[in-house]
Amino acid sequence: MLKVHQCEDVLDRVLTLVVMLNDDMTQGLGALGLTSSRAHLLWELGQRGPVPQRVLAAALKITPRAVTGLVDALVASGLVTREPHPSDRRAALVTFTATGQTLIAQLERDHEALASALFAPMSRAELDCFEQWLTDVTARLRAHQAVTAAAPPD
Amino acid sequence: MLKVHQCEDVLDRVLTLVVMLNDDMTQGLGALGLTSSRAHLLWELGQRGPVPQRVLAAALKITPRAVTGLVDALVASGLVTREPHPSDRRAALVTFTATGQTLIAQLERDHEALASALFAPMSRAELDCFEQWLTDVTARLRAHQAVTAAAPPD
DNA sequence: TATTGTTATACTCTATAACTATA
DNA sequence: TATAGTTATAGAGTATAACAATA
Repeated sequence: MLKVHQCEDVLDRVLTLVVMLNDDMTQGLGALGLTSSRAHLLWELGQRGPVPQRVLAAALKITPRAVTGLVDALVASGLVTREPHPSDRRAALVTFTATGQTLIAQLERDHEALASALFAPMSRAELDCFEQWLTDVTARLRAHQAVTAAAPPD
Repeated sequence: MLKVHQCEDVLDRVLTLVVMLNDDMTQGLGALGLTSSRAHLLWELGQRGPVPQRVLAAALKITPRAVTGLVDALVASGLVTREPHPSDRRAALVTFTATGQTLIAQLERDHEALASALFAPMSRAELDCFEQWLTDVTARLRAHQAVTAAAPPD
């Protein structure tokens, strides 16, 4: 059992890394003329192909109204279009333009490059150790959330 | 050397954990009636004691104007006050109220509780392994940032 | 009646620029 | 002249609520 201050040190180091990672990714997206939210939408679209906006709302965990705003901005940038849904005239299929295709391919290359830069040098032993840590911490975080949700704070 | 897809899997698992961690913290703050930005300001204030707003702007890496807005909101909530600076009549010292003191103490307890829940069960060996991983990845991220900043994307 | 996406409105966070009061 | 903090203005992201068109 680690002491509380040791645990807090670890948490703070993790949060520092999270901030660095976020800054790095945000800066990379900014160089491509994208905000985080718009890039996230494009990413989900890249995973799914043309989909109606409600699918993106669910994937991004935002309201349909917020999706409208993001898609409007991406249409204005020429990255996606709203195409008619073949069987549901209420819905629009958000679809990449050629420019959008090029950009999502770049995003995927950047994602690979970042992942490789960070993790390719890991040894098999390090990977095993880290994956164990990740599994343990994820499980503990889930348990912690269950506890705090059940016991309302004072 | 790990393969690219293995690296991407690790990155995605890390990012999933980051999202979970962020959701947990955001939810905890919401239960206390705080947004992330306001809580971050209170946290920095708790580390420093009464300080002028420019110190908070530097700590939070936001503009002085943005600090004005956050402090306005915290004053309206009765958590801080603007007190006159003893030697510089241009500046205001942002200072906790009694309510604010109580709240920052709660934030500190929550921080400890989260840190302990996540990391207290780690063994000495796991801690050593994880700290090595953290050091390595942080260094690689710094190197990666230096490279991408030097070579502008196509 | 339920669903898809919109218009209308509002709040939070952030930024730049111009300005006041003070140093 | 420089600094601390403000007003003014703007943009991005998000939310709820009311509504249109369609299912």
